[in-house]
Amino acid sequence: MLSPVRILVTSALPYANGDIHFGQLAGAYLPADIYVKYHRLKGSDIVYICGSDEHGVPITLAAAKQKLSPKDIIDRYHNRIKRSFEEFGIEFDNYSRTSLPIHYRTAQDFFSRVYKNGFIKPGVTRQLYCPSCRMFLADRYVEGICPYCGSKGARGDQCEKCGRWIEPSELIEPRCKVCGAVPEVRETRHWFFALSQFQESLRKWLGAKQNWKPNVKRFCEGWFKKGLKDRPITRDLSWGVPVPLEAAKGKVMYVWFDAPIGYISSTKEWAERIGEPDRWKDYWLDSRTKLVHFIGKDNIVFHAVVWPAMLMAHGDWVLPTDIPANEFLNIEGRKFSTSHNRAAWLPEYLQDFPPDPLRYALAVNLPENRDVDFAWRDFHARNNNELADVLGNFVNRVAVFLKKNYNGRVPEASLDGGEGQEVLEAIAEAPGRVGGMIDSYRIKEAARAVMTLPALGNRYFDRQAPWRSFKADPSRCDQTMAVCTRLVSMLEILLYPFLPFTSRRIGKMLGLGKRSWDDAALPVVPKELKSTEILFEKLDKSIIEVQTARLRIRKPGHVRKGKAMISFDDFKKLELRTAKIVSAGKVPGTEKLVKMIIDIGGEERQIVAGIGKVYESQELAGKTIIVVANLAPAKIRGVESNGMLLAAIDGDNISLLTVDRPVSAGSEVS
RNA sequence: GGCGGCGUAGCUCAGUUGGCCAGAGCAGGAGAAUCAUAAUCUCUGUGUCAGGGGUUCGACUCCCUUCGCCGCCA
Repeated sequence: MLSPVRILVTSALPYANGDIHFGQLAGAYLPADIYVKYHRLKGSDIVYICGSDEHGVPITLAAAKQKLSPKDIIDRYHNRIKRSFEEFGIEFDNYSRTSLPIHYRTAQDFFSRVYKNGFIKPGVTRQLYCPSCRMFLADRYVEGICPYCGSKGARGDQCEKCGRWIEPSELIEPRCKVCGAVPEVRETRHWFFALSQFQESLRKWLGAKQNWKPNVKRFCEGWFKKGLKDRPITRDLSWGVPVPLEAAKGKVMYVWFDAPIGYISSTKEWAERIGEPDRWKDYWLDSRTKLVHFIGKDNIVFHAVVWPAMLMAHGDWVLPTDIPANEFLNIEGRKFSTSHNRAAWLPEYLQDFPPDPLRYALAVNLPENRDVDFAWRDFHARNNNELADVLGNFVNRVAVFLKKNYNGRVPEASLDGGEGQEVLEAIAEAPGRVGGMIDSYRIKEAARAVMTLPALGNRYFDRQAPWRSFKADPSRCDQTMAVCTRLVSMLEILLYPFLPFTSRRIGKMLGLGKRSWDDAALPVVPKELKSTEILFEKLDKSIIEVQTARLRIRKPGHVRKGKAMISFDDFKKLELRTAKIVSAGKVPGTEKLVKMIIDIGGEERQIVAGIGKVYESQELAGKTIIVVANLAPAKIRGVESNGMLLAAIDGDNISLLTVDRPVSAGSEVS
């Protein structure tokens, strides 16, 4: 294979409204990082680019709901995402963000150029407008009743209940999601990208991609069959890249248009950072560049159809060479769902475990050909059985054996003849073979192939039984250990793309300095070992249950499904007070209802609560509880109730809220 | 409803353009060894390759169909 002059690798820009989860890692980041690390060891001219995608309606909506600015939201998540990537060992050459001036300029120049080339045309559309917010409402800014299934709270783009796509104007009883006002239909002008004009060139271009994954090609064929339609690329929002046209004042680019341009602006930022501001052109303007986009399958259309069309419309720039799109990762047998918070999050993982076990568990089971399942049970087994027992133990037994019997020195021995031949041959051919796999995006196969080597080492070690030959046949023992050390030495290199942290630790033991991928075929061996250390801690079985249980817990920072966000003013309407239960007794003829006289500070009143199944009347008297004091009175089973007590309800298990330290009855709660 | 995908050992997954007895890891069973993180090594699978039909000398691999799951679109 003729190797390209330069390689430019991108991973999908993560959306800056949440943390990174395992599904994204497996889809777009880990495979790309492995590919890039391999090429860096190969000495390829390669640049790895990414950044946060910081525009779009979900961000403005989240901001409006939390009474924050979009900037607050994106700053928070940009930094979290960036940090967790770093800790996980994902090494971008540049991690940018689409809210930077350099991106605005790049995106606007791009737009202007495509406009000048005649591929952007205005058109009039009818959209919902909120008179009280005085703005046009993007689809997700509208909420109403789904016209198909009649469920409430359907968004303007999709109904969560029945999953159907909706036009905002179809919604019954539409409401502005920000202020609740009823929007009206107004006409507005938008600009459309002439995607339809590129159908034939795209089809030809894609048709020539012989080695692309069939799923990517088939997916695009489906789109061609239906015929590509022009797409609006402007929106009536204030958050986004302003459209550089006089006639489009106040409008911004649709996020899907500006986001991929982020690949270019991030490359520019990188070039500036390394002090060679024109360097980005070597990659984007030279047809000998191999441009590789790592994405998940949800992004196929944009990267394989829309984005190439944009690049064609612009004219100057290289088109994607490869788009190794991955399928989805499921978790414990079901789909990831960020909106339902059914996901395993990277920052949380990193609080509990080192990066490499996850890198390994994901790499060895990447969704390259189909959806694949991540299970904590599997993670646990991979860590203990494969990393710790096979790899870690092999390195450790070699190191310890040398320490004990050779005082840490590596014996010099002729490697010819002898039974080490099989091992030496495996070492010699592995780098080329594994490299070939990585180069053709068979990362999973490559990861498994590498892990075959320490297993081979264990077999060899066992057969040679150096603990016996050490006395009986020292020269043979010398040879065995020399061969084993050589294998460890090669592992430092071959492991690096997959397990960079482990690789570095092996590197510290060997102290051989920087080596290339090709050095692994005939790896040098040090005179002696520096430190030795255990590479992998075994994990207790209990982590399986603990981590699996986490899937069901809602984490802070994520919008709860269910009740809408309320303002502080809403909250202030509640009058919560502590109260002392003076006396309590069952409401006659009921099982659950308890009638209580409570003291809320100089005033006694009667309340009724449905806690009779869990609390005996006798134990209630004397307790300090929390009540809603200004709840309108109600009659329950004919008994008057002047307030409501607060309790945590966990199925049948009910627990009264009480105070942590003694306070006087009637104290305000806020 | 239309288009597309998936369904391979108990579990998680490989199976290149159809061709030697359908594979790997884990789990399970038996044994060996004891240098090593009680870590290793060896041996061990009668799986209707979802069901049915067809093409072919020959199909997990191609075609049709049924069932189950999923995605995109309407």
